[in-house]
This record gives sequence, structure tokens and C-alpha cells, in this order.
Amino acid sequence: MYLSRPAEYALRAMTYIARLEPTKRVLTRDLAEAINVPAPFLSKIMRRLTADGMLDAKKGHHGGFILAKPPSEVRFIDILRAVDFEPAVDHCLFGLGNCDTQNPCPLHSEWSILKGQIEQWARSHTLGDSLKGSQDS
Amino acid sequence: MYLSRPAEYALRAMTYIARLEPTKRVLTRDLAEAINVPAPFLSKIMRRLTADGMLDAKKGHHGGFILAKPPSEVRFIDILRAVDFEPAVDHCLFGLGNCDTQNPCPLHSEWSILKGQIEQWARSHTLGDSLKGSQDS
DNA sequence: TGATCTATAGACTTGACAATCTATTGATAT
DNA sequence: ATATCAATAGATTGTCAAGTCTATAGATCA
Repeated sequence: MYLSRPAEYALRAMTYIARLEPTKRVLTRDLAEAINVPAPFLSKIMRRLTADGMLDAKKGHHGGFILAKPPSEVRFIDILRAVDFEPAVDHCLFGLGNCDTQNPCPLHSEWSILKGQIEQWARSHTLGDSLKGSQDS
Repeated sequence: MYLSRPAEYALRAMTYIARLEPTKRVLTRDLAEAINVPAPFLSKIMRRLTADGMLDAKKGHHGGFILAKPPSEVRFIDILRAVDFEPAVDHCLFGLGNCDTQNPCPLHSEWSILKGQIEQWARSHTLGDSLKGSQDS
């Protein structure tokens, strides 16, 4: 049971940024070092988060990234969706294309329970929750 | 958010076997076709499930696999552990080796909540639960 | 204006995990 | 006995997500 690497890195990056002074932009290269993610790979993830409206990107001198909204308004599910959450959550364990409540696979009911809990968790937690945590980087 | 392929295939295989007549052995090759998993790969997974005591394997004529326990005694967590569940559940989102309650990463608290729910789900569901499900293969 | 800085874009490469292959072992039937 | 069947073992190969590279676009500064 995992998150994909992009998903994990996205959560790490957003959490790290949320814990900075809210007016300070961060460079991909600095962020990459801080959260221990390869810079070019992180760059791709930052683009997706920017495209989905949760980061503001600025080029050139004094450029970099900054949160586009207050931490309490950025839900984990928004971050995960910006990468690859949705397809994983729709996936049928039996690989059936038509698996749903009407036409369930043998594991549909049990798997739906867990998927629902995961989605509920991702909906109800925001970057604001992570500001309380103690240890940095 | 996903299960590894071996984990997904293991759940599929065990569920399928649990729904057969309880005295009938199944061959890897037949099972592979039924649940749509490559036979040689499935074979490796079957070995692990056998090694962990949840299947009984028999070679030769009229050989094959059969559940080693009643379905209601095979928890999902046992199946997942037989493949690769545990390391994923211990994983720190920040990649810290020493992340725990005493020394938490910024996401430790939130992530622990979800990991707890996942583990609780896997502990409290068994193959018995899947016998009620309707659609086959 | 030009020099420099940093994000963007996407083609390309790499490596880990998924999947296959080639024996071998052990059980059953005739 | 021996022929055949099916699981076991693990080395080998393939594939796709992960990670890298090269070039471009847009901002700021002097």
C-alpha cells in the first residue's frame, strides 16, 4: 500500500513550503535539497501543482514558488489529484472495467470501504494540519 | 495510492480460491487464466502464500492449491504481509529513518491516522467477507 | 539593451519491479 | 519402475515509472 513517488514528493514539497515564511519564495533547487528529491524530477511535480492552482510560480531574479492559498485551504486531496490520485482510487482489484455497486466484483464492497476512508482522510486534512508538527526536514 | 501488483494479485487469487468448493484443488495455470494474471508470476505469489501457511500445495497428479484454513480465518492483512505490506506501512513520507511519535516529521501525525485506518481495515476483513460478493471473475 | 536568473516543456535514459524461462523436485498413477 | 504431472527455485529478460538532459520562455537587474 503506497503513494506513488510523485504523490509522496508533492506532499513533502507542499508541506515544506507551507512551513516557510508565507511571503518567501523558494527555488526548486533549494527545495529539492531540503526535501531530498532530485531537482529535475521535482520541477515536473512543481509544474503540475502550479497548473492546478495551488502554487504561484515566478521566473527570473527573486523568482521561485509560493503558496497560492493559505495552508488551511489546501487539502491533501487537491495535492494528490494534481499528480495521480484519481486513477488509483477508481481501480478495481479484479481489473474489471464495469465493477460498481450494481455489478460488483467479489472484493468490491470491502475495497470500497477502504477507498472511502482514504478519500475521506485526504478531503479532511489540509496543509494547515501539518504546521503543528515538530521536526523539520 | 495503490497496492503493489503482487499484493493485488494475491488478494484476487485468495478470494477466487475461497469461492471454490472447499475440497477442490486448483492449478496455478487454471487460476492464472481465471483471474487474468500471468501464470509464472502468479506461481511465485502462490509460493509465498504457501510459505506463510495460508495455502496447502500438493505436487503431481491431482495436485494444486487449496486453502489451509477456513476463509473466515484468513485476514487480508495476512495475505498482504505474505507479499509486501509491512515495509510500505512503516514508511515515513519524509523519508526519515527516525520518524516516530517522539520525533515526528511534519506529516507524521496525519499520515499515522491513515496508516492506522488501513491496518485496521486489513485486520478486520477476511476472505469470509468476500464470499457474499456477487460477480465472479 | 543585454546579461543573468529561474521556470517551462518535453524528449531521452535508467533502474526497479513485473513477468518469463529453464531447470529440478516431489507426488501420483499405471 | 517409470512416465507424467504440477509445484519449487531462482536466473534471466522486459517494461514502465522514475529520473535526467537540452533547449526555450519569461522576469529582473544593471
